[in-house]
Parts: sequence; C-alpha cells; structure tokens
Amino acid sequence: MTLSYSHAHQQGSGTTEVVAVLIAITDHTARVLTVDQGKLLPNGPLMPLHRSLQAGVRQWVEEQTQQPLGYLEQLYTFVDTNRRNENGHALVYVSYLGLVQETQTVQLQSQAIWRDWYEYFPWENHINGAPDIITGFLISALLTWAETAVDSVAQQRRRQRIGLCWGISVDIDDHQSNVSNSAEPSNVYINHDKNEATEWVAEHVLLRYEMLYEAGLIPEAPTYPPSYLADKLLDKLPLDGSQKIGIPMYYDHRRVIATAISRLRAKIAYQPLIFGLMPDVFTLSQLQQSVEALSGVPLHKQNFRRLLDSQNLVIPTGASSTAQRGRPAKLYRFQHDIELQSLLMDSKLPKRK
Amino acid sequence: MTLSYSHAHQQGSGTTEVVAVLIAITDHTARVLTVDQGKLLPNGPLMPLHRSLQAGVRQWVEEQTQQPLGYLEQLYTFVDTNRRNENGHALVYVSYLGLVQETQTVQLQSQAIWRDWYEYFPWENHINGAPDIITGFLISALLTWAETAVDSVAQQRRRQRIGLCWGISVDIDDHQSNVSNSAEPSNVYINHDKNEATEWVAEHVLLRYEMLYEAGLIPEAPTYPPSYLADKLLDKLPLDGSQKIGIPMYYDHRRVIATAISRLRAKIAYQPLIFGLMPDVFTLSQLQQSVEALSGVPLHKQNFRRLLDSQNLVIPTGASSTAQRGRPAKLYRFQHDIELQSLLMDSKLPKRK
DNA sequence: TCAAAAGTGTTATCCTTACACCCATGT
DNA sequence: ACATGGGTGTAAGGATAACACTTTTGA
Repeated sequence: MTLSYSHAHQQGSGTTEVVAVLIAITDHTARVLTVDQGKLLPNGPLMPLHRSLQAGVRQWVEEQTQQPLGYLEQLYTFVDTNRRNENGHALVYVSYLGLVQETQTVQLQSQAIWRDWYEYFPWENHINGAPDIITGFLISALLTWAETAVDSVAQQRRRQRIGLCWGISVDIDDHQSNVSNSAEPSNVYINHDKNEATEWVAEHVLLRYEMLYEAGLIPEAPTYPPSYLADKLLDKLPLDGSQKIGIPMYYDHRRVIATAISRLRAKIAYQPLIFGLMPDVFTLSQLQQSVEALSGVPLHKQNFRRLLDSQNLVIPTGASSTAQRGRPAKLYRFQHDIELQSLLMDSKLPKRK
Repeated sequence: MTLSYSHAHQQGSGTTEVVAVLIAITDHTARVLTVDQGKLLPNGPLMPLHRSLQAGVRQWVEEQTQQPLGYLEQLYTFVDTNRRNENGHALVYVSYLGLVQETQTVQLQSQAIWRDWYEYFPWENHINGAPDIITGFLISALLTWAETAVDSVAQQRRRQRIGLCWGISVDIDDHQSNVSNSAEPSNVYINHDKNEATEWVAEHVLLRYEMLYEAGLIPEAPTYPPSYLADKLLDKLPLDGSQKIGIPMYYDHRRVIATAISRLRAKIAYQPLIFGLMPDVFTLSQLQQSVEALSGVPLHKQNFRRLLDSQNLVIPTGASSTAQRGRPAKLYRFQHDIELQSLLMDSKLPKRK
C-alpha cells in the first residue's frame, strides 16, 4: 500500500516529490511520524491536481497515515540524482515540517508509527546531561577522522569544526601531531555553560549530522529496496535505537529529519510554535517539559515561567490539574490573539536546570 | 538569447527550474541582478547533467550573466500552476540567494543589469527616515483594505496585522467603525524606537510584500509574453522606480526578491555574511554603510564599531584610505579564520543614528 | 581656521541568570 | 510529618544604548 504510493512517480510522469516530517510530543517525548517500519518519512509525488506544495503534502499525509495536521512549513528542497525518471531527470523532493497536537494523534494504519526522534539521533538528547555516546565513541571517531585530512592545516580546521559543532572543550591543540594516541578520549567534556567560548548549541543538529556523514560514520542506504545492498545495510542493524549511530533510513530521509529538528529548535526560541504541539489546556510544567523534549536540554524553571508571563503567551483557565504527586498545578491555555504577533515573539529559552 | 534559455523547459522535458537572486553592493547601494530589462531574475531549467541544484544555479547564472558568484544559499521552493508541461505538471522553481563581491561585479552582457533593489520595494528604504510612500499612500490604502473584511473582528485583525507589519503606532482602535474617513492618514507614524511595542522590523520584507499583494496593491503580471495582458500591465508602468508600488516583474519573481531580502536582513544580524559582499579591504565606515544598505535603517556608529572588534571579525591591514573629505580611515580585512565560526557569530546590529 | 569624517571613553539602563525561599497536596 | 512538585521574590552580572569628547585630514 504505502510503498505503491511512495513510488508511483518512478514509473514515469513527474519528477517532484513532497516529504513530510510530522512532529508530535507524547509522554514528554518528541516523536516523528514514519512509514515502512520507521525507515521512511511519509511522501508522495506532486501531482497535477495539487494546487500547491502544501496541498500535496496534506493529501499524501492524510492518505498514508490518516493523521490530521495543523501547522505546516517548508523546510528544504533536495535532488536525488540516484533516482531519475525515464527522461533522465533527477528526482526533486521538497520537505515540509508539520506539527501535530498531542490530543490529535490518532490510531495509525498499517505501517505508520510515531518514533522517538532521539532513536535516530541518540547524541542529541542532553536532557540528563551529555550522553555517553558522544564522549565514549563519537568524539574519538571524529578526531580520528580529523587525522585523515590532507595536511596539518586541514587537520586543525577539522578539529576546530568538531569543537564548535559539538561544544567540546578538549585540548584539541594538543592533539596536533600525536597520531599515536588519537583514539584516546583524553579529557573531553561537553560544555553546557553559556559563558564559555565553545558551548553545546542545541539547534546545530544538521551540522552535527552532516559532520558524522562526512566522516563516514553514518551508513546511509542510498537506494530503496529492491536493492540487495540497501537491505543488507539496514537489516543487520537493530531498529531499536541501541545502535550508537541511531536508526538508519532509506534515501536521505534522516537528513530531512535533522533539518526539521534544527529548524524547530531554532524557531521555538523566538516563536510560539510550541503551542502547535500542546493540548488545549496544559500546566506550565507540561509546557516546559515539551520545550525540553524538543530542545534536548533542561531549562531553568523559574526563568522559563517569568519569560512566559512577561509576554502574555498563556492565560490561566482558573482550573487546576489533579495532582499525581505534589501540589496541583494551574491549567493554562494559549493566548490565540497572539498568533498575529508570531512576528515579534521572543520566548527565549533560559538555560540549565 | 536569454529568453530562449529561460523558457526552453516549457517545450517539454523537466518541470523544475532554478531562479537566482544575486546581490551586490555598489555605490553604497544594494543591487539585484536582473535580466530582460529588470523584469526577470536569472533562471533556467534543472537538467539531467546538473549534479545538484547549486550546480544548476551556477551554470545558468554564468551562462546568462557572465557573473562569477561566491556564497550561494537556498531560499524557497515555489510552484507555478499557470505554467505546466505537456503532461500537465506544474512548474516547480527553487530560488537561491547569491552574494557577489563588489570588486567582482563584471561588465554584463546583453540585457543583464544590476538594479537598486529599492526600485522594487521603495517602502523598504528607511535610511533617511520612513519614506513618504508609506504614510502618504500605503497605510491609508491598507486601512481601506482592512475595512473590506467580512466582519468587525476580521477588520480589527487586519488593522493589528498592519500595525505589526509596518511598525505603525496609529490609533487603529479608533478607526473601528469610522468607515467615513478611512482614507484620512490621521496621525500615522512609523516607529523606529526599539522600546515601543510596535516597531519597524527591517526583516519583515516578505510579510509586508505579501500584505500588499493580498490587498491587491501589487499588480503582478502572472504570465510571460507573448501575453497581451501581461505586456499591457507592465508597459504602462515606468521602470524607473517612480512608481509608488515599485517596479513590477513577471511571474512571482518580485516575491522571490522579497524572500531574499528578508533572509539577508535576518542573517546579517548574527552571521558575517556581509563580508561576502565587501571588497577585500575596506574601512569601517564602508562596512557600516554596506550593512545599512542591506538593512535599510541607519546604525549607531560607535556601537557598530564596538561590536565589531569585540568579536575579532576584522583585522587592520595597517594601511589607510586616501581621504576624500575629512580624516583618512584605517583599512581592514575580514578575518577568514572566523568563517568556521559562522555558527556562533553574533554580529548584532545596533540601532538608529 | 573650519568643516568633515574618523575614532575613543564612560555612564545609565535593561535583561538575563542565578540563588533562596515559600506553598499546597497526597501518603 | 515529610516528600514531591508548584510557585514567587530579589540580588548579581553582563550586554546594549546613549552621551560627550578627541583626532586627523583637505579646502
């Protein structure tokens, strides 16, 4: 079913496809909607009946997943020279970011499932501090890659890039020509302190992904089955996120998700997009947990609240939540009049718990 | 020549086109490269030989304008349902923003010319204060448009949007049901003070353009000649910027420029893109004038300089410029090592002269 | 000598960050 | 009573905006 939709365009006709990254937050976890066992994003060809790209995305998502969707924003357009039509034209695919309200996630058909996005990017989850994957594996692998550059200048550049992308304060200058102990983690640590020169920047998801790709650490499957090689690549890897480098996907769909996360993390800092993911009423803690799920870093409770009410983003409903443990929290609703002001919004994210 | 390139794709083959917005600053003026008398942007079909979208842009720009170009960044992808191939597929066009160094602008062939971008958007130039076009014409026209909304709630929403988009502090609440004197400018004034709730935000170029379009104030030509209507629309308007609503273009190319200016104005505030437009050596005043040419607002000299050297963006060459009038200025060069750091750059723009 | 443009130093103000503390409910 | 999570006030630090002022050249 899903597959026949996804690839109908390859038998002739157009060369343009739309791909959707749908995001929802359930159980305090950011999730992305996938089809085909989590190996593909919902997608489909742009057809003559579609009056716009948005219309195309909405139609295919509805058809493949039955999921109603609200906010939709264009991300980026890619070409895939490995997929061409009968005239030799490479496939162009336009990616979209879509937000789904928690209460509107529905029972999905067939192979469509919501997956924790950190299963694809385990190194991006810093909610409980920097994950071991980074200091224990990725950084040393990347430093080894840096050594393979043509000359010492290029090597030093790569080390700088690593430091900036991953917010690490390792004495990378000391590595300069110690080719011997390159795999040694030495004293690597991720820096979450805003005052330091190199700090972990949550929205650099795409930069980090592309560096891993460039370093050959992402074994992506370039073609879709039937392709013996692609199957072999994907099937030998467990699809449960236990893999260090995360779950692989067909084509460049994982890069598309990285693009979406980057955009989303960058935007929530100054636009109230978060409310597109929340239920109608919520507590301030729920709101904070949702923002944390997206940004991947813990936020400062008091400052988070101050920033909220200094901007009239939410209004109290008067009701309170029934407490599971501890004091019941007041319930709030998004101030929809503000939607116009999505312009000058400035819901800056405070730092560190 | 140019025309045959631009529209070769309409006689069959692909349905994807690339469009370039090339920017350069000459004579302290931001300019955009156009073809066909300023009525089109350089463009061309994506072809099987192109290995990427970027490659396609570079090839067509070189072919149509002979202009070498440096920095190139994808902007947005549009569909034009008015232009379809023989299979009925709508044309998809991917737009790119390109930056050209002042010293690298070359003699252009045939119909390619560099045009002051404010000829297309006269309301965006606030270097010498808010232009009369806005207070004298646009705002009253927009307020009249607001009156045409279906109910009073929708009318009020439109007035709010106008206020936010254009940074005006008019007593728009007072207009509530005074349909009689809607064309009266009353006490409209543009707010450039950062402390006020509604202020002129330079990077909202696209929002303002789309509002004018929605209000029917942009008489765009949807089709390319041979089309009697399109010719009539464009030819009766002078192409010298004396027109209140600026120079019109074929298709949606003016919207593409608006997208480019929005992106550029937003980015120079925190990324050192400006150096992609400067000659190799320059004075700090030249640099400031260039940033002002892009952002369209005057900047505070002292703070501009402090922000620069607090960030090691430029290094003095030791030489000085030969003064035309007044004291000679020191010459600087861009610190290229920083290019890596385009990540965490924070070359914030200070305000008002 | 004056105008014009370059360049410097210092202060007031706001915003962010961080710390310390109190409140309400279930067990 | 106490653990748990909800909620508030206030002080320290840093960055921005604004002001006043000095320097160097050409006419």
